[in-house]
Amino acid sequence: MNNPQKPTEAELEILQVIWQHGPSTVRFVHEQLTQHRDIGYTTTLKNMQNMAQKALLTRDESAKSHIYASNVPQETTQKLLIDRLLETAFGGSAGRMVMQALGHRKTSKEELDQIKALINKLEGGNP
Amino acid sequence: MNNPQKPTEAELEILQVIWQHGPSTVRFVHEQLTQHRDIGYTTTLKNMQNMAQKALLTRDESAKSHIYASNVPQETTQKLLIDRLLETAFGGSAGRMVMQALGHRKTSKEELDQIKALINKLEGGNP
DNA sequence: CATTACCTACGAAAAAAATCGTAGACAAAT
DNA sequence: ATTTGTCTACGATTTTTTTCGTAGGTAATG
Repeated sequence: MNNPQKPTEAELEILQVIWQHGPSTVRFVHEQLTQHRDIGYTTTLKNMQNMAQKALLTRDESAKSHIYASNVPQETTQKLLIDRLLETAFGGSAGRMVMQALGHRKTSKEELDQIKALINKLEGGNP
Repeated sequence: MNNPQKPTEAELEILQVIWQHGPSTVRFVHEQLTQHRDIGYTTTLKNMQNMAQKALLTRDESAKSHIYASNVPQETTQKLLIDRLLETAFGGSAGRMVMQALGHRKTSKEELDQIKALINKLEGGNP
């Protein structure tokens, strides 16, 4: 029954803020968003209302300013998006995608080591 | 002057086919697409015409059936999309994205080894 | 108590993306 | 020669996504 809902780009921006800062008011989310681009307050409001509608967010109406919380796990959503990108742009090959992602970008040694460890685990223990 | 053009989802599907099979007719691309989902021929045609318009594709009109070729490098486009996903869903961390991509998915040992090799190179030679 | 400030609700418009129908051209098949 | 099949061109429609304007309410300010 868990129908995975695909968030749009604008919705993702909002989720991003909430994932990062926890349950938030429209005002707060909007202030974060307007640091990147220029949109009206009611736009953010409407989007978040829609997301509550779609059950991407829940909201607490007890206070005057409603407080919205994420209703979709960050991991699940990320996986969904990766899957989509994998299909549409990489023909399904996670390997090629990872190579691309790592290749042209600075990633910290810690993260690289973490990935290496993961790979070793995936390969069945033997480094 | 190289203005990176953002392909839509439908356009990506088409690019995917052309990247994989090389320059193609509308008919061929359409046949590939309809293996996944159900759309009309003129839809594919229109999309490819639009893409030629936007310079995502070039076309050779010398034959009756025009032949479309990609005008954007696969790598560049993939990078563009990864960057976007990285920003919108992973807060910019390539490492976390890669972990996600590898974690819940089967990837061949060959690819994993390739990635490990890349990481070693990135880390500066010493495994 | 009047004015200002800040909210939500809601509908509607604008913009972007995707889909399709119809028409005309041309060649192959009958 | 007529029919049939396959193209492209092009406009229009539909669907999805994003954006905003307006109205109504409640709290805070003076």
